[in-house]
Formats: sequence, structure tokens, C-alpha cells
Amino acid sequence: MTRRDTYVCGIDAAIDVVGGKWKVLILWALDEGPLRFGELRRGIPGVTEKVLTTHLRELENDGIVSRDEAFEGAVRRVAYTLTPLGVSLNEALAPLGDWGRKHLLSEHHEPGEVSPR
Amino acid sequence: MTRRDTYVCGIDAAIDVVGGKWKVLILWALDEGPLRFGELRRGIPGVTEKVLTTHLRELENDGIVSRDEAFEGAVRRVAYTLTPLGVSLNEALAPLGDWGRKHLLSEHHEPGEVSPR
DNA sequence: TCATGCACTTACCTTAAGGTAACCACCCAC
DNA sequence: GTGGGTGGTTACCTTAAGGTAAGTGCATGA
Repeated sequence: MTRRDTYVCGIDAAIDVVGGKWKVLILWALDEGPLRFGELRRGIPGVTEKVLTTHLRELENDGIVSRDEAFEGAVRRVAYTLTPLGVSLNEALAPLGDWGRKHLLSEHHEPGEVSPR
Repeated sequence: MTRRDTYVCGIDAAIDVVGGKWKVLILWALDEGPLRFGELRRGIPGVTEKVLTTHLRELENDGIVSRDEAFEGAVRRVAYTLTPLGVSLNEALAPLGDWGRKHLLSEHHEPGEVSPR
């Protein structure tokens, strides 16, 4: 998605932040709590390492996630966490998620099925 | 934006519907009431006729807008209107629009300025 | 008669997003 | 010493979204 230079309203700016192919899935995953790179990769089937890193870098630049590097002894542990801004973004996305689940996914629902977010 | 074959949650499905470059602007414009093709084109500076038609066709296929063709005498009048589903989508987008306006556009606000949606 | 408006369609082109696959350095366990 | 796990980087390629510009048919107005 090409970054727009000027935004005419709040939504197209927000869509720009959140419009990458895997970004909402990353935000969704991080909503449960911090995750490490490998956990994110395994938690989002289909995403490649390259795209995951670029998406994470962009979300970091936009202030949505923070990247926290630490060493246990000499082993790298990189954790990604939602910033307060990211948390507020996820809250703002919730109604859209409800809408999509209700109107776009409803035909896939089985009675006993665990409902997706 | 490439249509995904399976969605893992409601939001990525919704983003798919709404993720075209000009789609939220179209939805925003139609929120005030039905508009004709030329009115939409003039109301969304920068969009080309080709992209506007493809976006409108996709929104129509997704059940978000309805296309109503009528003839006044022999002159074509095509009006685009939000369907009830489209209205509900716009309502679900409102919090995201608020978020974007607050966190992404706030630095551009002048005291007396008309605030964008 | 010519231009203009309406609502498009068509052919062509550019660009950037995303995918593929290999490679990197470091560390640990077997 | 080799295989696997950590968290990536790099070069290359494909594809589809979007942009450019011209053309279309019909009607009205100057």
C-alpha cells in the first residue's frame, strides 16, 4: 500500500497504518501480550520472515509496537509489545472486527465452533 | 490488495473489503446520501474514472453500495447509495476514523480549522 | 456543427508490495 | 562437528493494484 502524502480524513490515515497484508493479524496476536519473533511467525501461518520483519519495523516506526531486545546470558530474546497507542488502535479496530465477523464470516460458523475474533 | 482465500478473523476480512486505496473515501462521501458518478469523482480529488468504477463495482459485489440506473427522458442518471450493510460498515469504521484523526492528523490542526471527519 | 457533460471502457504502463530462497552470526545440545 | 533454535538480512522475482490517456455512445446547449 503506497503511503499517501496527504490524508483527507482520519480513516484513510488509519487504513494506511493498518493496511499491510498481515498487520491486523500481528496486532491481534500481540493483543494477548508480548510475543517474540518466532512466536509471532508461528502464530501467523503463512507470513514469511522477511514480510514479518518489514511489517514489524513499520509498526514500530508508527509507534504501534515496541521492540525490546534482551539477552539471557548470551542468547537474544526479542519481544514485541503493543504500545499504549497500539492498544488504543486495537480498541478502535474492534467494531470493524465485529462487523467483519458478523457479515463476512457468518456463513462459516458451525454451531459448536469456537468463534474467531 | 490481493483477495485472501481464507480469513482467520473478522478484521482481515473487513480490511479486504475496505482496503482499496479510495474505498473509505467513497464510503465517507456516500454517508451523506446518494451521489452520482460525476459527483463522486469531483468529490474525491485525485481518483481517476477507471479506478472509481472498479472500486464501485467491487463495493457493489460486496453488497456495500447499490447502483441505481435511471433515465430522465433519455439521459442516464446513475446514483450510488449505501446499502444497509454499507451503513453498518461506516458505523463500524467510525471509531477507527476517530483514532486516526486524533493520533495521526492532530499535528495539522489549526485552532479555527474545520476538523475533518 | 462543434463542444460539453454523462458514465463509463479499453489498452497500455509503472511501481511497490509481497513472495522465494538462500545466507548470516550466535548459541546450545547431542 | 553438526543439527537445530534464536532473529534476522539479502538478492531476486512475480503480480496485481493503481495510473495515463485515449476512445465510446448518447444527449443537450451554444
